Amino acid sequence: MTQTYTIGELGRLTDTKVETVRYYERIGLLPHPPRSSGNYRVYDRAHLGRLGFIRRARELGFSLEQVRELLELSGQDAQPCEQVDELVQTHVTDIERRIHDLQTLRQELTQLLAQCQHGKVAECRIIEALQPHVDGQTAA
Amino acid sequence: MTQTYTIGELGRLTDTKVETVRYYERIGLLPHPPRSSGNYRVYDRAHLGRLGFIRRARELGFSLEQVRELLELSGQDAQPCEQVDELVQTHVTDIERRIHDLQTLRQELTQLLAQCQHGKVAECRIIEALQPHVDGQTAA
DNA sequence: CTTGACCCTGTAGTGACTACAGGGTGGATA
DNA sequence: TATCCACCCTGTAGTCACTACAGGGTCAAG
Ligand SMILES: [Zn+2]
Ligand SMILES: [Zn+2]
Ligand SMILES: [Zn+2]
Ligand SMILES: [Zn+2]
Repeated sequence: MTQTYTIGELGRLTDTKVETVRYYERIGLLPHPPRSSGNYRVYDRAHLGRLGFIRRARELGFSLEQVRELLELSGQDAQPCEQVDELVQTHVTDIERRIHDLQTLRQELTQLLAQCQHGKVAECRIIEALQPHVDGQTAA
Repeated sequence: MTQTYTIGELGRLTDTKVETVRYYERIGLLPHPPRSSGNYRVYDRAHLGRLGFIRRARELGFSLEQVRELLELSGQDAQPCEQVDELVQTHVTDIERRIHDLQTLRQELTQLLAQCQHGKVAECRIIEALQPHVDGQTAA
């Protein structure tokens, strides 16, 4: 009637390594499930749903702390979703900052690559850009 | 004549925490410097240059393993800079992949935010998108 | 001679897993 | 029934690049 799953089945259904499922339990993201006579974890559909939630949130780049909050909020059906939106907006802003940082980096690196004349290492613009500025100060 | 630095001075000059300098030494990125009578590390301009190189490379997003290779390559003045370029190109490709992934993420999240009607959590599109698909399967 | 800024070593914590080692369980097969 | 093998269990340690102590020692100024 009420379907149950072993940890391996749960893992297969949510694309999660068994070790990761146990890790989520250890840090309190998943509840301790009941155990079988042989001490195996016995999961039900509620566990499956919760783990699915966690994994989708992770795929969307939320941290486990944020996942924890989202799980908490998702239980408060009758509350306005303001806090959810706020959390997501924060995450989007963070992602945008990271995109920006990476684009800056990419720009710098491609410029260096473009300046390289493909000669000896001694003249390579890339190595040069990493070397300390040797201007002045040879003697104190 | 030949200027020396304490670890703290080196840190200040390269914007590196003292612990981080020691860490670099521990993992073999920086050589063990000579010690003073009081067992203090005594650095010279070569150390300063090397640490500067490491820090600039880190700012450009290279991993410590890549930094290690870059340091190695930078010593081979007479060799062609092919391997340097290759390493940098690999890094750029990696950055581009990360940018792409983040842009996809951003797209997904902003779409969810746009769909939210700001009602109760129970109807929130974001929470919905994270919940498991409840289609069918209510009974086996 | 005491203060306080600096230095030393060694260990443990971060995030989010992942990878064992060393065992126990459960169902199918010979 | 014995044996096999896939699966499960716990506990610990490794990853990356630091960072943060705790518990001391050193050194120059006042
Ligand atoms: Zn080149
Ligand atoms: Zn080059
Ligand atoms: Zn809303
Ligand atoms: Zn909403």
